[in-house]
Amino acid sequence: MAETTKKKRRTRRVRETIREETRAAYREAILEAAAKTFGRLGFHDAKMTDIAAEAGVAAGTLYNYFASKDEIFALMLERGQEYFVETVQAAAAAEPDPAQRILVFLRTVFSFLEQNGPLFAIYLRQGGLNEWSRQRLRESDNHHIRRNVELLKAAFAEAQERGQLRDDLSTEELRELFTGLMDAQVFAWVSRGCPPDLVAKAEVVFDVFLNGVRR
Amino acid sequence: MAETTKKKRRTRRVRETIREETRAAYREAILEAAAKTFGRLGFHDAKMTDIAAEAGVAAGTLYNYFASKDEIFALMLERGQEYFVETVQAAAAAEPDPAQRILVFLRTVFSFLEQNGPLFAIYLRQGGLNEWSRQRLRESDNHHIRRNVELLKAAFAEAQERGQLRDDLSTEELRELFTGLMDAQVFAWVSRGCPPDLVAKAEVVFDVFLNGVRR
Amino acid sequence: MAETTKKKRRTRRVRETIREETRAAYREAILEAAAKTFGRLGFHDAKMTDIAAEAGVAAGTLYNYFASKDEIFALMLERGQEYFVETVQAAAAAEPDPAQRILVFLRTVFSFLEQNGPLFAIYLRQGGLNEWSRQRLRESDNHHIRRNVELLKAAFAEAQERGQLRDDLSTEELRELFTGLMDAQVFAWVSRGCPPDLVAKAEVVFDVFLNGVRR
Amino acid sequence: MAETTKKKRRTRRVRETIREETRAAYREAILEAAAKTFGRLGFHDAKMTDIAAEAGVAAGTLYNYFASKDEIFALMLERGQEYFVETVQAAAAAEPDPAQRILVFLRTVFSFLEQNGPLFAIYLRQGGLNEWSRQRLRESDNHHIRRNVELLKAAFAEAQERGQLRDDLSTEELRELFTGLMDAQVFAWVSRGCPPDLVAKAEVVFDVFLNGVRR
DNA sequence: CATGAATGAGGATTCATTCAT
DNA sequence: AATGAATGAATCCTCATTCAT
Repeated sequence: MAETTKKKRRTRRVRETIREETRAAYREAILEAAAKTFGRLGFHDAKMTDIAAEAGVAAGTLYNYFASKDEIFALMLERGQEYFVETVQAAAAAEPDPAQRILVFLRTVFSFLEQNGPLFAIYLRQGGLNEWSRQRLRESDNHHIRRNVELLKAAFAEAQERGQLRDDLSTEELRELFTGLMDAQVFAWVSRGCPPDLVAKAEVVFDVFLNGVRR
Repeated sequence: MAETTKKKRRTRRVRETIREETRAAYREAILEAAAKTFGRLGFHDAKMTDIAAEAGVAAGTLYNYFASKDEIFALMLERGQEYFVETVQAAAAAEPDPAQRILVFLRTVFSFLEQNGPLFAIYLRQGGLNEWSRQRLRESDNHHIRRNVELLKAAFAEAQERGQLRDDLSTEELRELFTGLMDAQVFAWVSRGCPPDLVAKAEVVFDVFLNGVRR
Repeated sequence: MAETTKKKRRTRRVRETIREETRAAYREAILEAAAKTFGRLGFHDAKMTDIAAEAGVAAGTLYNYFASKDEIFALMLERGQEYFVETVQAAAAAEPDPAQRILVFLRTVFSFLEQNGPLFAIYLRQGGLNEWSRQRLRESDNHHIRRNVELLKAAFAEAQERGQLRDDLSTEELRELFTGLMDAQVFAWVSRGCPPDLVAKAEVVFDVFLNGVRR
Repeated sequence: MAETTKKKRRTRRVRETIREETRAAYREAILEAAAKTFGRLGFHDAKMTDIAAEAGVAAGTLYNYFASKDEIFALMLERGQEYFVETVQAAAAAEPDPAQRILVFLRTVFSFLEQNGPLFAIYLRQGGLNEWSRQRLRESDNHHIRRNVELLKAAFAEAQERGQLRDDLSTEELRELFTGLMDAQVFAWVSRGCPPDLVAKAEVVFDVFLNGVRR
């Protein structure tokens, strides 16, 4: 009897664990679908039905996992940013030479975008230019992106100390310039229809930037 | 009798001319209001009522001048781009030295934005990243912006000929790099809340760019 | 010119007055329709479409006059109560003899119900027995009904002073007893299908009550 | 072999009996939970999930015992009324003196309500005033309540024969008056928040009623 | 038979567009 | 031509019911 009870209990725990994992997988799948759909259509034109269809579930199911369209949007952004930042940090953070670190950063970003499609470009700029997007972003969303910002600024500071970069510009100013060069490539690439040539641009951007801001 | 008829006809023609002009003025005012409203709220969150209120008319009136919200959006973009491009061309096109022309271009763009507010930033990028915006833009919209693109490319080509710029990069690549640097400043400025310091950045961008791509 | 302007101004004011009145009439008509529909189907089963149909307008129109279904419900209750209380007060308040006042009260209530249909029975009891209804009622709603309560209690107190009623019961207790007798007739009448015989019951109720609580 | 088969058959029958009983117990528990939940929240705001939670089962389980929410509501009403009527009949039916019977009836009803909480007040009135509730009640639901009605009318008739009550009123009219007085106490008690003082009111109601309708 | 997630019909609400004044 | 209220299609969300495990 005790044996049986124990077994049952264990069984239940196992089942719950499985269910937990299934739930997590579902959430992931929905956020993935949301990313694709929002990326393709934007917030308003992406209907809950579209997201559900993309995820292969019924519209009502979305509400078993998330409270509202707004929540899905916010979490999808957060998730995407986290994944993006994680990938970039994993590749670049350990690089000892600051210039190399910047080059690796650039390559990783471009490679990531090439693989994950243009939809992730949305994470580069948090929501663009208008109040509309910002309303829908929670403050916390920025904190992932900020890690990339810090990585760059640290690299620039180090390079300045080593005398590799002009030091009449603040690290923030350098970052703005660098980001601009990088994003411009991304935007141009997106409007070319995302051909598989983005990574190849990394060298040029790196080259131009370093020339431009060399001491 | 014939006299009278002629007079009447002339009167009518005059009246029609006036009406034409009034109509044009109305259209302008509405597009102006639309620019402000779309710029502030984005396409979906800007309601027809908002635009009408901003223009000081009733919602129904908008439909006496335009067929739909989409048309207003498209024409407002076109109008804004035209104005923007006109301003920039007028300032920069006549400059004989290509480097100077680029610097003037940069200063004019920044000055224009500072004066017209962040809402015009929307014209820099034609609609951004997603289908959603592109759906709403007619092909023809690009043709204004293209004039600025051509101005830049011509300047770069000239500068290359004069040996002022490295020539292993195409003028299109140079333009992408340049636009990236410029846009990055704009985005950073917008997220700083559009303080009146954008024009001051023109020199730095110019400097970095020229260093970066010097032969 | 000044004449014309003045005329226009006056015209506008007149038009606005008319519009105000039209709006008020619409609001009335909608609340009237809401009363019928809610009375017939209850809060949840009365759909906005039903109310709109009853009022002879489209569903969307309701939202030009009221913010939500809940607001319509609340205001419809308030309006109904106000009308009901007003009618009763107008008839009974001036009656000098307390016993007569109670009789007139009773007759007026019954006559009102007979004319206005069973739907007004809802105002006798504010929402019934469960949290659900009470949630939807604003505190202020009670204040109309309270005027009727006060009228009754005053009459009972006066009758007690004159030695017409036993005085071992508080006026509140008397009111509860009286209201119970009255409501019971109403409920029975409603379940009989609202035949035109309610007013006739007034004498009996009055008689029984007075006998029951005679000193 | 025959022995074994018999045993098995018996075993199966026993098992089925147990299962039958288990099913019945489940049904009871669910109806009990439904009574609490409907009583607290009303039909629409009580969700199937709420009822299931109150019963300690999953939502799907409800459908192994009942066909729909409507059925649960109807059966819950019936069950509640049956229990209520049973209780009252058990206490009052045997009382020989009609006046005493009425007093005991009153005390039992009040005591029942005090113990079972306001949720049972719903059984006093079968669903209230609107189609909505009546739609959800099957005709048969009335038959329990009718037993109480009959008990009262019989008592009134007997009392009239004994010359204790005026006989210009039908027993139905007397019942309406009596029920009104009684219900009014209940409603007042419910709106006071169901304090434990209801039973104490029985004497007053009885007293007033008897005075009111004394021959 | 219990479970609880999936389903999708249904309803409140919004808002671009129409239209009577 | 201006107005602003009426319209109803479209959309988010709820929740009774179903069904695979």
